Amino acid sequence: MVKSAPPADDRNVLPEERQQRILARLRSEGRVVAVELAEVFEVSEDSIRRDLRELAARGLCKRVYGGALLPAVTLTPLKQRRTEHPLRKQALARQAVGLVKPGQTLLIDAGTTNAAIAAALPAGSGLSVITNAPHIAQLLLDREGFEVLLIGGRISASIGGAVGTQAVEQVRRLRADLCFPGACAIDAARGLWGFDSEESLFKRAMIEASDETVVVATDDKLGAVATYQVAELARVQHLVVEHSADRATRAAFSVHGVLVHRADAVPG
Amino acid sequence: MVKSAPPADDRNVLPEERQQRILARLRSEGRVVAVELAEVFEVSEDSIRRDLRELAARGLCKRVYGGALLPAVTLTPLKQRRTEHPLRKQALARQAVGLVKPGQTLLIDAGTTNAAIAAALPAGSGLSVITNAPHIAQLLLDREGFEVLLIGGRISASIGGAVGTQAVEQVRRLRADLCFPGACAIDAARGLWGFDSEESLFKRAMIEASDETVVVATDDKLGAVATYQVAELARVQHLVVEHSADRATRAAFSVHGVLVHRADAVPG
DNA sequence: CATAAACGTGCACAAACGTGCAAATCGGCA
DNA sequence: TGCCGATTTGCACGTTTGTGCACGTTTATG
Repeated sequence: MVKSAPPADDRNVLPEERQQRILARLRSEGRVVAVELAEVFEVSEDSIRRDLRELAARGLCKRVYGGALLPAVTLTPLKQRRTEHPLRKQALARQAVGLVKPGQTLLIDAGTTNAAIAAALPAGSGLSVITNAPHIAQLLLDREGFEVLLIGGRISASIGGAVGTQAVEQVRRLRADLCFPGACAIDAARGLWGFDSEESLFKRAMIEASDETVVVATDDKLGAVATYQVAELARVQHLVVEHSADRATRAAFSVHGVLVHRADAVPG
Repeated sequence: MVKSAPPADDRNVLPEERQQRILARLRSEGRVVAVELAEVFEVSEDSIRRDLRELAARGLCKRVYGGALLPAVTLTPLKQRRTEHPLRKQALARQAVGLVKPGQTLLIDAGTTNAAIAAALPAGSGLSVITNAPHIAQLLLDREGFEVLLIGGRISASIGGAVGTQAVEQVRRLRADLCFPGACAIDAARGLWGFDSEESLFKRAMIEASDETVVVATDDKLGAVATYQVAELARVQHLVVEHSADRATRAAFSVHGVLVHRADAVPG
């Protein structure tokens, strides 16, 4: 028996590990209470509060009296997120657009990175774009020269697009050449993951409706794992990463048969 | 066993969480009663009143004797009056928004006038908005405080929204309190008309899915007739016209049982 | 006008909080 | 092995926040 046993229990875990587990609890239950966490992890409330402070500082939770809740950022400023890393996303988008051939039908998920891709698509190349995000649809309508098909359904404000059953049903009746599911987390061994249950189901439907899948991921998504699995890595043909992406990480995906495309460096 | 109880219950919740749930109840039921809340959350009425006071201070509810209601549907706040949009459409929109009651479900067609209406809607009044226009959906998502349902389908660039068979099918499965079909032309004797075949079919479906219909028309639409009929005038309950609309024209609609609402004069 | 319910305010108390500090643990490095 | 710095942790301190109660006032209703 290994003496440094895998932490099946919640007692005696490393500080960082504890924070991850707190985050997992928060994501699954929607809230955490400081006193309860102190009891579960067998540490003082002070340590729990320190953890919550750090998580809140990274924007991963919202501190409230008595514990923490899911950040309001999850359900608020989508408008803000659009202007987060413009240059990095543009560099990624330019690389991703290189995979698109004239006349193809694309399935584009909601998300800021995907909006950058839509903005970088060449107009007048006979492209058909199917999307569940009103923002992306509007962007393409304004640019003209695209055939746009909108996926309807109830819209999640935090996601910025339709992801419910109705949306999945519509995608099932479609067929695309290429799809761009927004990545929440992608790992060479464990595949593609999402933070939300319905969102992940929708991404899976997208992938199943497309011949090829392109995952475009900023650095923070690489090697991360979220709560809900979207697909095995075998379903992903292309991965577009930033210039700054670790060489070893890129190799890890390559050996699984994924074509890794590296974006140009950004001046910043 | 259930020592660290998940928030399935309404008892033993964090203060801030409780406020969120009160707000959720308010949005779904349109009103909350202080005594009932005190019982449900197992706190004193004093705490409930404090919660309601804070929510009211943030403009999220309206305090009344015995509890709270959704904030009144007020006209557009000053800041929106300063946008660069045409003043005439804003005046129309402000008048149209006066017909909306808290908690209602609205069906809003594509079009610039309707976009002005969406921009003038009060946030946080528990309104559900169904629209076929990505632009309007995006606008409401950015403003927050709305439930948004998107009608999908192939998008016509000239119309700015989905109007095909698929869109009509989705509308048929819905039910709304109020609908705002964009008017191409409206005539007291011949009813509501549109320029495009599919667009007109979609507008008709909207009207059939709604309890009441509000037509908002700029002066140039009044007394005009287009190619495709959308509906008889009997299906239209409200007509919002500009301040400058002819008195005789307004009377012509009134005698057909249509409630005519005249917008305020614009300074221009 | 009478009455009960709902309300606001001030107050006391406990729980939760932040901060500073000392003890404990761990990983390098001579 | 022994020392040093960094990190983590628990404790003590004073402070803030939420809560319920008592009291007097306002509001709705018959």
